[in-house]
Amino acid sequence: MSTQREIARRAKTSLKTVSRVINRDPLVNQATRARIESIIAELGYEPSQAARMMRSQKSNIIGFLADGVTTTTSSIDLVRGAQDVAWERGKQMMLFNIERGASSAELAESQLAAFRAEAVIYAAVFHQAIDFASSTTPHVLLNCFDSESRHPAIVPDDYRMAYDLTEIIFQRGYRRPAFLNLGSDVFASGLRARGFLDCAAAHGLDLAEDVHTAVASPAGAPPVFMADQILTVLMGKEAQPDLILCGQDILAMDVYFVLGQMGLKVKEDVAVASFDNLDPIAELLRPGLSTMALPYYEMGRRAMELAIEGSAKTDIHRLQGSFVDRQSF
Amino acid sequence: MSTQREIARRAKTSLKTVSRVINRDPLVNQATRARIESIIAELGYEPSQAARMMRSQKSNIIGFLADGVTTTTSSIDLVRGAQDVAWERGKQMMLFNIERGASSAELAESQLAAFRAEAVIYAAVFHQAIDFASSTTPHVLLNCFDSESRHPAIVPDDYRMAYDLTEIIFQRGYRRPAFLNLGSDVFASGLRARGFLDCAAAHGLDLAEDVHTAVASPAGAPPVFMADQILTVLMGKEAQPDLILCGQDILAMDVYFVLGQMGLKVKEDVAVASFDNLDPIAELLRPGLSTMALPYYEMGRRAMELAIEGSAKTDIHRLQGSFVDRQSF
DNA sequence: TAGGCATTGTCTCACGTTGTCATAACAACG
DNA sequence: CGTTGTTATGACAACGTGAGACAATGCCTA
Repeated sequence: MSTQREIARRAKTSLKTVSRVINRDPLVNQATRARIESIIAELGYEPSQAARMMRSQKSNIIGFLADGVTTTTSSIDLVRGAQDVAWERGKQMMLFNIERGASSAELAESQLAAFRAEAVIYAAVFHQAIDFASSTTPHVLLNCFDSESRHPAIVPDDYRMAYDLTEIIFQRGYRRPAFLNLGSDVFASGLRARGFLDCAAAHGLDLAEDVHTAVASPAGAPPVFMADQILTVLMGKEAQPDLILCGQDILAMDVYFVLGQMGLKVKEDVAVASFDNLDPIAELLRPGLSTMALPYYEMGRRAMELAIEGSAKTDIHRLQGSFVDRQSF
Repeated sequence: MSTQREIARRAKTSLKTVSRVINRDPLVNQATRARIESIIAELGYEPSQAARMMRSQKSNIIGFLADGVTTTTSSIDLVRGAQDVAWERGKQMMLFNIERGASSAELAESQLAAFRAEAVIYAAVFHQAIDFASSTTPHVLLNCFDSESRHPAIVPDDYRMAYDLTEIIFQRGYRRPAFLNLGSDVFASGLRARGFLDCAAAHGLDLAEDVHTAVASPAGAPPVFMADQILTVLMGKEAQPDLILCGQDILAMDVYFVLGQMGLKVKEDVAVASFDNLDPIAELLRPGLSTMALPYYEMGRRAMELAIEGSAKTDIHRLQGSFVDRQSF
């Protein structure tokens, strides 16, 4: 790749004039500008970011630490949202797949320090509380929050999403929903249980007995669904549930099959609702899964906006989900 | 962030000695080295990549242009594989989500030129032929290939994968498989049809009538599965197929539901096989989907290896899949 | 005492870019 | 005519790092 010096030589002009053309300084004669621009186009020249970073002491780089995120289909939208904003604002996003606590996390942080990243977004797979030490570069937490709130955080409003979804369920006439919740290691599960129960209480019902933990996450192993056992018990009762609310779409998928094996039809015999709107599963299930979409894309955007604008506040930003209505209840 | 000058000041030593410590020059006294290193640790100093890039005229950056890839769950492994290798070799990977032909593609290429990327990997969603102009920086094509082979390419060996999978199908005693293939816009579909037919021919069967296009990709819209219509016809015939081979796992998922609605049980009444091993669908389907896993992770790795090593050859590298046996046939 | 070696320092340059300041040519004005 | 302002251009330094050439210091050994 050539340099401004080379261009100046060819255009028989000074280095500075080339620089002016590139930086759109109006103080350049039309003819000179045209001449220089044609040489630039001819050479396919691009100004060196490295040199610009040196000179300006600004990197325009935002780091994105994805803690297992890109291996998990549900949250690629976090990355997409963040990248779209970075793009719009002329920033460069650097993505790292890491495992928290492992050496990959440290290495990524030092790489980002070496590039003089202006901010870092740390994204977790599941909504959770983490203990995140402060650092010289500002950090924004995504889909998680610092237990001592030293950093701004973007999380889904799980309480509200559960409340709203439950409200829709009641509005449609269901009265005996059972909630197959996520494991208690996921922070969202507690919030959702409260949202579910509060909404039920507002309708004069106590459903405390109807919340079940349906997902176990053994260390180092894939999560295990317990839909099978739970549904066997529930559907054997006299007062069968009329709707199964699932903590995530892949659990709902499992529920579809378990119900099928029991000879029960989704919606006709028992309705199903869920959280995630996971592409392509929610769409592909038959009947299509009516589910509360998590605002991952928007969360990614907001995180990047905060990272770029450098909010000094350490607020927790809770984003709303949106209900995607299909045919499962 | 501090500089080497600052460290030298604090350590009451010269700039040169600090530089020697950082660049592991052995000609430094143990005590001095320890003193300087402790100051480096204390300040959390990292040498500026920008300055290093300037000085060394090496960026250590490899670009990764993901043409819709990160929005598609099946091929995140391409990214993971590439990033793991970059990581291992001390390179920095820069990821861009682009749309080919759109301005995003041009912008990404100029960003990469600005960072003086040493090579660029271009990854496509589906195995396809594309017309890719040559450029100053070397490009490696991933999951696609240049119609004029000006660049090395990494693709899955679709012919072989189809042949091998069909062989397993015959070995297990199936004799009337029907192939619900991908659309003809996907290069893989032709290769797989040939692999399927060649293997059948080796077993003395002509199955040309049993290959069906089951996926339509209208421009700008999500793909449409035609499993419904095709299966209605096929299963109504006298000579019903004994196995449905699907072009991808999400099509297989659709097939599961269509069969269910017809009152047919997967494996008992009709077996199902597929390509992809898409997480988490293949695992979650009941019965678990036996499928030919595409070697995406390994492809990502190989692409990055080629990008780093700078192979001058423009070969097409075909990688083998591996059969994941579950319970669907 | 001289020579050898280990350690550290000084000085200089180069990488590509851009901000500051200076210079040149020329027009407008009193 | 001299002064001021405008437009166009150029010279130079500095960002942080790394490397070469070479000198200086101190300690050890012959």
